[in-house]
Amino acid sequence: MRIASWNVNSIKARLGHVVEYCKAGHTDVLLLQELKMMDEAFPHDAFQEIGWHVANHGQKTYNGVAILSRHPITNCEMRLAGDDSDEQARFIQADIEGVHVASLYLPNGNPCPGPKFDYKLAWMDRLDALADSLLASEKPVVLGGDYNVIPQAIDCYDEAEWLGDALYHEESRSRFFALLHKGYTDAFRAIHPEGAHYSFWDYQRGAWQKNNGIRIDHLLLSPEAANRLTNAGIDKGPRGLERASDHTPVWCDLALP
DNA sequence: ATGCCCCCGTCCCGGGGA
Repeated sequence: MRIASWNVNSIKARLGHVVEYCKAGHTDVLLLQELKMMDEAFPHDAFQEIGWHVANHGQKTYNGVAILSRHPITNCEMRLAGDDSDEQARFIQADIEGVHVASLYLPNGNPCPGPKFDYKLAWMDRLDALADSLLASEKPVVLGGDYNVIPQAIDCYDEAEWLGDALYHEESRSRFFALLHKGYTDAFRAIHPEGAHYSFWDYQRGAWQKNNGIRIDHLLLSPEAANRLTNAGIDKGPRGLERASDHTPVWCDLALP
């Protein structure tokens, strides 16, 4: 089973790309972020027509996450526990074919320091607590999404550009690595130890043409999922399309149990 | 230099993204 994650930067602007991606057979499950659309407006018909299942959690203008799947989606839950006052649609989780999958859109956190950075770190602490409880479940778990974290210097084109930025801040990276240290596997890094592979290229300054990118979209696997990991990659194709998202899909393959 | 590009809303600017 292939599971991919893609920050589409508006599902309205990217609907054609996303439907084509599903139809083309590139993946079995597609985790989406930055829908920028209220649930009532979600284009369910477009996915029903191609036989895909959808679970979505959106809000007006900002954020918004979804799980698309060619297999049925069960036990769906929105919201990340730990802060009942958090109204931002950044998290959805469900079970698909015995695998627990989550689509998450971690806060950007800039400017840092500041309240947005504090929110990012608090959000990561809430994710850490969820990661603990999911580990205890001993189920295969895939926590996928836009983490807005550059894990290492090899995950960006030019480290100097990111020093002091919330995406590369020690407080952000240490929380990301805490997830790895407790037993989660960065699927892409496990298959590709070398650097200079990116999942985001800024619209500005010809970043895509110059390959001035960063790797901030990740699929973290629990041990039960990592045991089934056979391959992982970044699909750069969609970034080169007309009216592309600034992110491109990252994916991993899990063998049948 | 907080801009350069892109998306949203009720909309020809400002906020947010990363």
